[in-house]
Amino acid sequence: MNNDLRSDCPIAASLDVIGDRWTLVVLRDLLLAQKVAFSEIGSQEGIATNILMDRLERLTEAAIIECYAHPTDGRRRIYLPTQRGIELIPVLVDLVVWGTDHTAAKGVRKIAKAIKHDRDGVIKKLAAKAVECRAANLPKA
Amino acid sequence: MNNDLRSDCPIAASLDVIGDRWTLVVLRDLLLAQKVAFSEIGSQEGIATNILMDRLERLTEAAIIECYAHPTDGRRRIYLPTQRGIELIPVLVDLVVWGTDHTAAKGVRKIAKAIKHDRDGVIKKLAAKAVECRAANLPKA
DNA sequence: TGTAATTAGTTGCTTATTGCAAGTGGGCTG
DNA sequence: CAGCCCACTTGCAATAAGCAACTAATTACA
Repeated sequence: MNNDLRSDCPIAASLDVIGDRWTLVVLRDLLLAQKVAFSEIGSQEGIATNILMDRLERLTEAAIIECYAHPTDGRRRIYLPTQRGIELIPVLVDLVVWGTDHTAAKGVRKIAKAIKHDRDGVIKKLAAKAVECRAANLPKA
Repeated sequence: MNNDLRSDCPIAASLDVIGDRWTLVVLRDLLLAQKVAFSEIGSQEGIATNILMDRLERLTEAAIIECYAHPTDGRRRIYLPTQRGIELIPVLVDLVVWGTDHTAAKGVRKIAKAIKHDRDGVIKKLAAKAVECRAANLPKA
């Protein structure tokens, strides 16, 4: 882990890793939508492939995700979140609520409502799903 | 509220407002550290004044903060979070926890621990403090 | 009252990042 | 084996970040 921080503040340090317009969109697809393929990630927003590549590399370097070869199709690669990535689910969940309340994007209003009603339960469920997805796609050792 | 969104996803829409390396650092100072003056905000990380100015303008435009004249010192201005800004406290709080656990920044380890122990209580307390700070600094109508 | 110090904000310039579009190359598929 | 897929790569123009010096208004103090 590098030690050239802007300050000793964990918020600033976190933003050095995930603080941009795309990283959390990528993680949303990996963590909440169980997308694993390059071509699926960020496709909803039309992310440029070079930006996507850059973010996947940075996230891999930060041990937030990992990259594997597809078991049968040699063209494909599989991107999976690590435990460190899974622990970012709370941040994503909060952004769903804030974004639903304070921006024009209302795409998952029901989910926002569910989060408000039982945040811990929703996070637990999402984390379990992410762990399961990871296990299902991880190449057998 | 503008309607040219990247997608209907509230996460993506939120990131269009607060998704960069500096915005949440600015909000951290306004929301959690009760800083109100231009020269205090982001000073810990040495933010450039033009970047700070830009972020304060964007946040004001997004109605996340408001800008007032200082009651006695004509040189100063006061920046205060709105309710919309206060509702971002949960995001900051989650970043404190994640950043403390997964980056080299350990500046507020005790607070991270307190959040893990009683997240809702900590958020409630911080929000109350922010509301109080706002009321104390708001020019009397 | 005049001079220096504060505070907020601006400008000019350089470097880094983003976004778009087109291209490459290994690997499947019919 | 021809063509398509999928994951990348490259080149280039536009945008944003970062640095440092500068302005303008106000205040504090000798």
